[in-house]
Amino acid sequence: MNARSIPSPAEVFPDFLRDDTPATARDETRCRLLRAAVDVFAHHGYHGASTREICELAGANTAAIHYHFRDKAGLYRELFRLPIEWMADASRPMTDPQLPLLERLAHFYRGMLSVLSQDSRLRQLALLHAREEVEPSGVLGDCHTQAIRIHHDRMLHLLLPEFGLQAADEALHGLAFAVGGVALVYFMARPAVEAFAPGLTATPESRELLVQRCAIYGQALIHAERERRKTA
Amino acid sequence: MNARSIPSPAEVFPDFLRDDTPATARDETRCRLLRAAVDVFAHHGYHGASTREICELAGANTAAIHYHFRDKAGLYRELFRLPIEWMADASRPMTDPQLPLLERLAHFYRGMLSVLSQDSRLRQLALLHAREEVEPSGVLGDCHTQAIRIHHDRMLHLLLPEFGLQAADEALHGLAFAVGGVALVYFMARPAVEAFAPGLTATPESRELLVQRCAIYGQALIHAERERRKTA
DNA sequence: CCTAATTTCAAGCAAGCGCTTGAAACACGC
DNA sequence: GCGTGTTTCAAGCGCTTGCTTGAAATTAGG
Repeated sequence: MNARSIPSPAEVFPDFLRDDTPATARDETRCRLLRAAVDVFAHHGYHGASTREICELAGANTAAIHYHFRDKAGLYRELFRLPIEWMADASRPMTDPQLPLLERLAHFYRGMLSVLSQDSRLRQLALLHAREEVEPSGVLGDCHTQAIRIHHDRMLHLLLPEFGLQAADEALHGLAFAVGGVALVYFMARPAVEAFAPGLTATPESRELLVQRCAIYGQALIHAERERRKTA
Repeated sequence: MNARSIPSPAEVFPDFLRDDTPATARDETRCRLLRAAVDVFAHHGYHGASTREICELAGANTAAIHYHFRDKAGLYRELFRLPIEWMADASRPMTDPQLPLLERLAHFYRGMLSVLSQDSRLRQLALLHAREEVEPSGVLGDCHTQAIRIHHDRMLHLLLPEFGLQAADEALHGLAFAVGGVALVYFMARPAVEAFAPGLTATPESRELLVQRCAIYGQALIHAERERRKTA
């Protein structure tokens, strides 16, 4: 919960995701394998991906996977092993209790949507997490739910003072899911979104407008839940 | 858009999903294969599932798949081929324009959540659609987005009169996604939901309470968007 | 009851899979 | 320059995959 306890991406960002790591380090077989693995796993899923395709893309021998990561599952697990907080880093500003509610919500949604919008390896890693949620490969435990847990906990942390609560009851969990769900659809149903309303997420400007609207919606949900508690 | 144009499940429900089809028809190899395929595909995904496991579960020979459906992809496609409206049938009452808004929203959410809650083959088929959205197998075209399209169109149909619009602009699409997203998380992130707040969807009673709260939330989103349009 | 069409079966093929092996290429301290 | 430990390589092993085959079993019509 303490924002300072979460290291910034600049400090600990995994080498294989950074494009500004020294070329010497980036060219190491292990690093090339990790980068290629993100691409191939994100494209075909765990079962659909083949180690041969990964190695071909990485320009490495198939034996390299088993030298560096023991096996295919070990390589896959390595993509999820490193602290997941990085992926939620873009939404860290929402934890600042000084900011007004609407602004904190905007930070929350901007964090979710910014990871998706950019065509980076980080986005593909986020998609991998989404896939694991819907279709667990089985080689991970339930560690992938930590990614959602972080967002969920931050949202609870934001909501609790709004309702004067010390601990979350079930309805508050439901509210947190609802607030997150407002933008989750852009994660989970991207093909549908781009098919029905491609303009929504096309440009950075339209995405920022979307963030602003989502923040208004989130605020409306909180107010509605407050009204519901008053009358109940 | 016309509710009457959508046949009811009782008329056209696919044989392989019904438990009350004549035993003679249900025991046919083709039907047993389809039923087994739903289970195995829903459990392992398209790539992770093997035709041998499907046939073993169906008590059929592996050649039966290729006699009845040509190949694995043909069997998979058959699960998605039949009219998808059935899956949205539970939420059809929301199309009744006579009902008050809150009630129509409740029908919408009840439809989404009821499919998930029951431990039926229909639920697994719904999960298959969700998987295709996040991790397209590649053997289908984009036909699986029709399932979401139906819900989306119905929601637009409900929203348009609320804003006095003839056609949906982009912000209205965004609102439709947001309204749907309030409950989408229970589809797409079931493991997380059950890990963080298992009581939310445990019993029919708690699910109905969830539906009621979602309806209130959806109404709040609509009111918020109306306010936003006024001031903008 | 024979015939012909339909459906099911055991067996196996070619291809791709994850993974292993033993040797070659490399890096580096002395 | 040599010896040692690390990393990469070509080749291929055993296995599972989706799919095929030709024959046996089953069904239906006259």
